[in-house]
Amino acid sequence: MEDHAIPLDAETKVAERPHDHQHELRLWLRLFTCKEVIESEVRRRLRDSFDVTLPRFDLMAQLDRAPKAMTLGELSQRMMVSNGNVTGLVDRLVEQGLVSRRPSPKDRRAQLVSLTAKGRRFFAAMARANGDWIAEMFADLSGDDMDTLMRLLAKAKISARKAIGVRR
Amino acid sequence: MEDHAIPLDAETKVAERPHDHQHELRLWLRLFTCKEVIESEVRRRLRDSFDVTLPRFDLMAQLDRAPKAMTLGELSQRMMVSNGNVTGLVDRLVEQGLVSRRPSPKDRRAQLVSLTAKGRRFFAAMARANGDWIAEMFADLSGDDMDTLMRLLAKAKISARKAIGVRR
DNA sequence: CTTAAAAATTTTAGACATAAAATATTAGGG
DNA sequence: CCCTAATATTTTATGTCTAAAATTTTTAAG
Repeated sequence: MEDHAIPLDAETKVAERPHDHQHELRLWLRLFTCKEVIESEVRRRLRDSFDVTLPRFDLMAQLDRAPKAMTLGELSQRMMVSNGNVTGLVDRLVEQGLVSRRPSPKDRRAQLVSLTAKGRRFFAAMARANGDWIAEMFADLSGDDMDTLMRLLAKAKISARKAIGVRR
Repeated sequence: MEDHAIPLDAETKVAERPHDHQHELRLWLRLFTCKEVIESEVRRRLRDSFDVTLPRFDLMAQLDRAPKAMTLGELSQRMMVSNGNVTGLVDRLVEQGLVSRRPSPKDRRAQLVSLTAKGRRFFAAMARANGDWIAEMFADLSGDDMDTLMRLLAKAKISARKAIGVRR
């Protein structure tokens, strides 16, 4: 493996120890921790208040947002998870009566998935609570803070995608 | 299902605009996506280059950082995961010959875990690659960008912890 | 010393996640 | 029409993760 050159021009702090990447590693750790703190609390509250897991909430959110019923494949794509994963999640949500499955009239390979009336009511309550929780978590950040965070996180995401390469 | 009551008395900010938290929700989504893009690529590279999973890497990182051998309980605390989780991870790492387990001489309930020589060499290689990868992902961010991100993420983390309450 | 509480770990049951193989159906080219 | 490739889903094998129960050992109280 050859040298990985970092733009040293601006950061003497990093320049002192080449090959070290302390700064970037700390940033990565902080990003991760920040996400973890928020996500684990959302998970806990979803479980305590609604007896539901985050993956199920996310799946229902996709269904609620969509204008029409979706196939398992579309769900899998939008949620960015594997097909097999969605199969199991939908199974469990159907058992709970929150989601319904029916064969597609156009394609006998496909299943159409949508929220039941109960599922729709249930999700509306969860979504409201979720919005309040997230706003509460970010309450100390000013509008400027949030704008700056949005911008820099977008920049980081683009930078990472570039590093990942052309795939996707 | 009855109402899910959120304590409004303490949260005037939320009370002012009921049910509209677009800005915060978008920020949360972006934070999540950003972390996901980076993490999934790190996972993929760890698997492709070293045939290792992220949890195993994390566990080895804890052992490498620590000056002495650790008990399973200490590992569990530092990794912030459950006891049962660590048991299984260590089992698999011992199978691979990367980690060793021995009974604690002081407490027959406890097991002392440490990296083997092979594990230490292996981890050093992974850690170097990991540092390079992370630096590569953040390559487009200037030093100022990284400093600002660090500061705002810290602020967000503190804000979230405050919202979570006194527990912990 | 004996007993009860605490601590460290393992086990169990359930959920989630992936990749890869298997199954079923559709669609297109000859 | 027939064969093949692509598509949609399920199944299988493995790994990660938690909460809660069970096990073993230590510690402290009486």
